Amino acid sequence: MIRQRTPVKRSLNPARRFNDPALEEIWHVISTIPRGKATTYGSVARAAGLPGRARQVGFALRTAPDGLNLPWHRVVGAGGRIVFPASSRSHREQARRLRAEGVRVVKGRVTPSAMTDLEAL
DNA sequence: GCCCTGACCGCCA
DNA sequence: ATGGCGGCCAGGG
Repeated sequence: MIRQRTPVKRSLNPARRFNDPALEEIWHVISTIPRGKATTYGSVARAAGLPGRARQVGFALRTAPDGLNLPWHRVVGAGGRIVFPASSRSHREQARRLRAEGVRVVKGRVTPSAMTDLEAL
């Protein structure tokens, strides 16, 4: 079959990603989120010394090298909300992974008791 | 440099 | 509960 030109955006040069201290820090913080818990993008940003830059956390997650095996599913939106569209593959996958570690997910939201503030660790 | 687009957030109608 | 909006900041065209 004919391979069409991919419409997918080219991501950042991997080599450069590894050299960005902010991204490294964000990835590190995410790696410390305990099993069975979930936290927010904003919390990760603060813990990484980047208050107010929740969006950058999203970017960091999106561009993270697979080899890091980050617990990406433990990062959710404010109020425990899974940010992916409810019908999406990613949404189901995230909910599945969370439940697999005992986190209750109701209507796309992580139960408050499972939420944790990284700064309190 | 300008403009649009986000795995965001919080406020407010 | 829900949608809109401004604020936020980094990438990419």
